[in-house]
Amino acid sequence: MDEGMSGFCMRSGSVRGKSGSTTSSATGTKCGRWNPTTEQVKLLTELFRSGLRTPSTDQIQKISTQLSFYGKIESKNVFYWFQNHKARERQKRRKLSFDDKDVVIRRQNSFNISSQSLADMYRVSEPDRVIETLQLFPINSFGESEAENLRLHGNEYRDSSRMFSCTMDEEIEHPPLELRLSFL
Amino acid sequence: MDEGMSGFCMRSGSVRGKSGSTTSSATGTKCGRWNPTTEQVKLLTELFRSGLRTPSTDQIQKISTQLSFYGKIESKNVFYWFQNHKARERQKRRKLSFDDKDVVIRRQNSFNISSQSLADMYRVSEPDRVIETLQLFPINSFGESEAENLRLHGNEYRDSSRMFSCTMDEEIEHPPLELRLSFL
DNA sequence: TGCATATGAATGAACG
DNA sequence: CGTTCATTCATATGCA
Repeated sequence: MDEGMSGFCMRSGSVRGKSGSTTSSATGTKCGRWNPTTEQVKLLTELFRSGLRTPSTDQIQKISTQLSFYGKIESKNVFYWFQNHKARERQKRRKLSFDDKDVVIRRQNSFNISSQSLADMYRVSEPDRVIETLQLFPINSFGESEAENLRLHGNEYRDSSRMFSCTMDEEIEHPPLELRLSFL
Repeated sequence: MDEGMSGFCMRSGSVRGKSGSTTSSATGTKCGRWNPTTEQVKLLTELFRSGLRTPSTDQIQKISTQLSFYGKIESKNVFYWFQNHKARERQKRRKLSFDDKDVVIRRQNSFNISSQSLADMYRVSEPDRVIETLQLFPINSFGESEAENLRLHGNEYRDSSRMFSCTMDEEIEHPPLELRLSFL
């Protein structure tokens, strides 16, 4: 399919069981995917925590350039990182909600304890406004981060039963980083 | 891990129990989103490489019908495939492919992509002619060969050079396909 | 050593 | 059409 990408991670055509690929030949084709350094991750995380969710092309460029100081990195890595990070946060949240519902539905256990401890990890501190130094970002690119999914999908094709996306900013507990993100 | 319960088989009509278990049948049928077989991808890619970018409804229909030979597929899948493939090829150029390694030097003129190609990128004019050509492609045994010929008939010619991507380049090396695009 | 999990990468689907 | 979302695939990593 797409010729793109650095190496050649064949995305097996599946069908006939995707089992095919797995294991065995760890030979030759090594996809050598980007492996972020701790500094890079810290920076990216900080940016994310600060409210950046969908960096613009320019921002991606700049971030990438900056991060390249800490190690090899490409713009697409930054792009994917934010894409994944955002998606997974959403996913986790959804999963949690689901779990709650699941518990209720199954009535398995009359009280849902775990939700508390888990909620702790993702504790919603508050609308935690972005760090000062980040204000250099173009305002418009921030817009969506706050109220991004209030949309409802009602489509001709796929009627996805996405459930409630009663989201909003929930911030991961912010560690006292010394990072200054002013380079952007 | 993720339970596969997320995929719903919402095909108009019957809805199987969501239990699904996502087991792929012999034909690789799987509830949820379309998962193209390698043959399907090969054909689609070949068509794309041949210059087809925005197939008409008719063409989509035909392509879909043909591809259904290799596995479950719907017209919309073909439609989406072309849209995505086209969009991503561009996106790759415009966003993810910048390599910030040693491209510190921004020569404005030297590497300036011809305004020509840029104009092409944003051109929204007439649909591809290639389709016509492909349609008329006879069911000869000659088959595959170089689709370069076809390209000549098409107008979509904007295979501009890569920007700064150095590390992650691949080539549209046309594999010895035995594809027959004749069905169109 | 083998599985479980985290995450980079890719892509089908869909929105605006 | 450009973007964004959701899901999946593949691999690196951690753990028992």
